Amino acid sequence: MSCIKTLKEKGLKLTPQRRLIVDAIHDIDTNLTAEEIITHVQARMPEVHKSTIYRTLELLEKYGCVFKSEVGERSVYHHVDERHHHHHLVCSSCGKTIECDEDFFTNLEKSLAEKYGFNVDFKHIVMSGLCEKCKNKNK
Amino acid sequence: MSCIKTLKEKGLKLTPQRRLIVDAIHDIDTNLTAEEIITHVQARMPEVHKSTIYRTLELLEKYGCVFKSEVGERSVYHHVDERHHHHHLVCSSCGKTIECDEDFFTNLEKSLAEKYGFNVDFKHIVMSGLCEKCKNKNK
DNA sequence: ATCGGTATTGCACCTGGTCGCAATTATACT
DNA sequence: AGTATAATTGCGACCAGGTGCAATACCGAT
Ligand SMILES: [Mn+2]
Ligand SMILES: [Mn+2]
Ligand SMILES: [Zn+2]
Ligand SMILES: [Zn+2]
Repeated sequence: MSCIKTLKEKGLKLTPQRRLIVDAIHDIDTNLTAEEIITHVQARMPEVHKSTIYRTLELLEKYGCVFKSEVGERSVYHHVDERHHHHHLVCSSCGKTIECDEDFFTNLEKSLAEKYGFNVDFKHIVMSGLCEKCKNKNK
Repeated sequence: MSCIKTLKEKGLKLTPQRRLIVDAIHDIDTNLTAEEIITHVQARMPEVHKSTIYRTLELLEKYGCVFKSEVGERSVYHHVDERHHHHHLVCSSCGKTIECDEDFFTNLEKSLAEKYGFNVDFKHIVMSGLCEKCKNKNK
């Protein structure tokens, strides 16, 4: 429930719309599409406009309560306080999703920082490719 | 000009619209937004519809003539036969772009394949983060 | 409990991109 | 050159997501 606390601390108003959006992110499990959030919210308060929802999600991202990742065209939102940070491998053929530990990226991050002085911002990445089954299926 | 050859080989029709799109990808430099391509094409043939352009781009991507990367919301298209493959580091603060050798990713690819049996599809990635200057600027 | 100022909302409209469909056209065959 | 036909095009409607603005509501001060 730290989302609510964060909003308060930042001096932002606690509207019923915002409470519902925060609820959605807590209630439903991880990796929500914007559409799922909109459905959840409008089920209990139908007049809430999608623009309100997108704006709130943007806010929550800005204050570190939520990650936003692009999966293909769509966006996926992801509540932040989880057991541990992770990324996702999504099979472009069958859609299967594998959780991938973020440790795999620490080397890469380090070498990009060394070579280019660049600090990459790897937060909850979604990578596409082929899972084991699909890889073998196609000969 | 291998794009044209590829289209022919695949038994696809060589329409004037398609020629113009291929021209755009060759004429203007690398990393084109869809908008730039549309402008280029419609400057010489105004009636070409955006849907035609998106469909052709999709085709060219499918047959390996062009890479498509997502930069934030927008898509960027990238002609394939370059000196060498690369990725990009884009500074989220000043917009600077650094070309990054794809070798940095081979370890990661290998370990993801070993651990998860998953073949990631890393083609011309665009990663955001902070460049050296901007990193230091913010204290 | 009321009040005022500011943050937030809903709305209407916009943009990039996708899709189904009927009209058009590139190509292969005669 | 003329024709058949499957591929391609332009169009319009549509989708996710974002924005400016006037109306509203939260919240702290009285
Ligand atoms: Mn996740
Ligand atoms: Mn490039
Ligand atoms: Zn799969
Ligand atoms: Zn920078």
